[in-house]
Amino acid sequence: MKKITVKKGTILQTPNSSPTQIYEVHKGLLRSYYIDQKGKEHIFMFAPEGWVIAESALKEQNSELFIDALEDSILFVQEKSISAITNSTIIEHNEILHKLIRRMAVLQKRIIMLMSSTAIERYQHFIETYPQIVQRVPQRMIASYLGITPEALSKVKRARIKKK
Amino acid sequence: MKKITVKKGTILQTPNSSPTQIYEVHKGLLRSYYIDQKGKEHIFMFAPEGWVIAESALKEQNSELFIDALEDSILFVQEKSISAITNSTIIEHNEILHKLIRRMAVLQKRIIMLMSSTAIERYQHFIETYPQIVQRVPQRMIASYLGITPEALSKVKRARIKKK
DNA sequence: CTGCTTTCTTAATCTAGGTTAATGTTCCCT
DNA sequence: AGGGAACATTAACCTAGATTAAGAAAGCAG
Repeated sequence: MKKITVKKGTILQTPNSSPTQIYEVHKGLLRSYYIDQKGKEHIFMFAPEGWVIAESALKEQNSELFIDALEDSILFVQEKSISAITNSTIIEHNEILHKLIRRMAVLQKRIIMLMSSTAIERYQHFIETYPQIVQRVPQRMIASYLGITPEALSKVKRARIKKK
Repeated sequence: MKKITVKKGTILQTPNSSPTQIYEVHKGLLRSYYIDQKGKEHIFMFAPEGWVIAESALKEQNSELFIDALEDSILFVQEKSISAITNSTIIEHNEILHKLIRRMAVLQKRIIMLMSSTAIERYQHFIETYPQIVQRVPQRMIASYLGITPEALSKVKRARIKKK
């Protein structure tokens, strides 16, 4: 588990590589994203200080996400290796399991929101849940995370302000 | 880990309960779903033979999903307990981790599809990925899983047939 | 077999959000 | 500091899918 420093814009993972690394953000901000057939970018997750980011795949499978740095960052890099897990204690195992289950709960919530909520509701939820991130990334990236266009996000924000 | 038999329609979990159980389907078909504020039902996942279904949450948190049986089913019920994990071997741990990571990969794919694909593409992907399920559940449930209305699914199917 | 309920399809209309394009704003970079 | 690029907003128009409504088909209990 080594510590590395990366400049804003550094790409840490590209699609079709073997996703062997797990990045823990000590300082800065990372994101993972997907580029679809039409060349459109969809942000899968943001990872600010204290978060862990990695492809949700075994290292034998191929990645489909990019991971890059949105700010100059300091990271702890960990290998996704079975042996690393084998060497750790039972308590550490349970910590890893807990983290995974918590991450799955986030993904579950995201799916539910994408299926049942409007853009306005998703934006509301996002700014309440991740206020630290809202300040640090361009609007178009928030739109991309919410699954809408930047133009639609502008509309949503205007509508929200009017209501107040 | 006990074996139980349930009739079609049996509800195994409701929202706001503590999600302490994990169900492994030996025979039959389960699903988990969510009911939104407007009373609309959204299917989160189907679990046919060999699959495991559970709320993606720690047992300390509250559930937000229903789990019920779509067919008469035989299930293995397992407690989500820390001690059960502690007693298992390292190899079993790694199996659990692998299963969780594989499940996360499925959730990741689902999010990407919800964000970047049209209803037609999602339907296409669904029937290719889960042909066994298509035969066994009503169309309206497939629509619910895809995040569209049954009417829209009818339209999609008609469009697809014409193209052939 | 028969009536009742659930499901499926079609069609007409509506709407959230996409697309395109133009204009203004902010951010870098040298 | 100044100029080019990335970002944000607005507006006009378009489209995928929602909504509503009604009829057809299929499932199932008695």
